[in-house]
Amino acid sequence: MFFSKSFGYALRGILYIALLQDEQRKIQIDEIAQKLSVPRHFLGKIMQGVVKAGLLQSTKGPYGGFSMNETTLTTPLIKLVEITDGLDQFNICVLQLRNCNAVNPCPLHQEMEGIKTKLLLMFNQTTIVDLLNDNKKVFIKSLATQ
Amino acid sequence: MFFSKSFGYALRGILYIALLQDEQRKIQIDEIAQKLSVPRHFLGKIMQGVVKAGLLQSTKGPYGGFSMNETTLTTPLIKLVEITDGLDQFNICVLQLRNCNAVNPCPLHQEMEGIKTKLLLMFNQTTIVDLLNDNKKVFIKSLATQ
DNA sequence: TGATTAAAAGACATCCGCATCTTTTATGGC
DNA sequence: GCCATAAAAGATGCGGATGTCTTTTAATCA
Ligand code: FES
Ligand code: FES
Repeated sequence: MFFSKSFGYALRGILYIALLQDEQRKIQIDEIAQKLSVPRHFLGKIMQGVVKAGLLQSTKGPYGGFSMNETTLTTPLIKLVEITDGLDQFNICVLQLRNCNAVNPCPLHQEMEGIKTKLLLMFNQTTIVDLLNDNKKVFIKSLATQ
Repeated sequence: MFFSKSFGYALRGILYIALLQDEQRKIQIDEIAQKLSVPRHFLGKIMQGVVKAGLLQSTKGPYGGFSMNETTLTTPLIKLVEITDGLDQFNICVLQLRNCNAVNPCPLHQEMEGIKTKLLLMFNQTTIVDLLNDNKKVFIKSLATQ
């Protein structure tokens, strides 16, 4: 609901990496894809975009893989939406009128705006670290599509 | 945002027909598509589905076209979503996990559920007639994509 | 019945999200 | 420098949403 598979896969990938980061090793795309039960090459593409946007670090070659950087944990979810889906979607009228704004609102504009605002507020305030909890083993397992 | 073009076009089509219904004539797809600035044949397909679902009436031949029936005005918007987009989307986990429910909730489940509930409540309670107002001329004009 | 009109139905075309596979580039160890 | 490893990058395929065009079916009127 609301967002693409790319967004869901990317978030789970980041969470998986964050949960294992204390092991002081790079996490490889093969491992992530397998543990999350997500298509490997497709996840590769997605993580590539996340790295390019600066949310994660990656290195090629032996012992290479993905790892967090100083910004990863404090990144708000809306930033990830921007990377995977873009933010244009938040300005589309539910009636598909050209302009969605309060000046020429469609009959549903105000109600939709209320819901949109609530969603945006939550995605602006919630960061990666907010989604992590102590029960890591269970949580990692639960990240798999299963 | 949230819904397909089909949903937006269908809703505008229905609203246009409803606004002109007092003229006691059938409204043709050509006129609707032109007034809404929406692709004619594509709108035809969409309206076909709306008729098949029983939300509107249509007749072929001279003086034929689309018209309301006794259920049109009191139809809740969620019914139209069901016709154009389906309701499956409301059961998809934002992390793309297989099952979205309170038993095995993902870290975002509860927050998403709150927003989803608000949206569903609004779409269940709002009917076509709720979207019509007195300023018809302005409103009809505003239905065009423009 | 025959002509006209307008929706229904179906055949295509296009684009994008999703996915797979292959080739290239960068890194580390020897 | 050479080899092995792993991400980056590119080519290709599939399916569904979107959009166009043509053919068929049904209704009205003369
Ligand atoms: S104008 Fe339609 S949702 Fe904003
Ligand atoms: S379990 Fe993820 S949104 Fe419900």
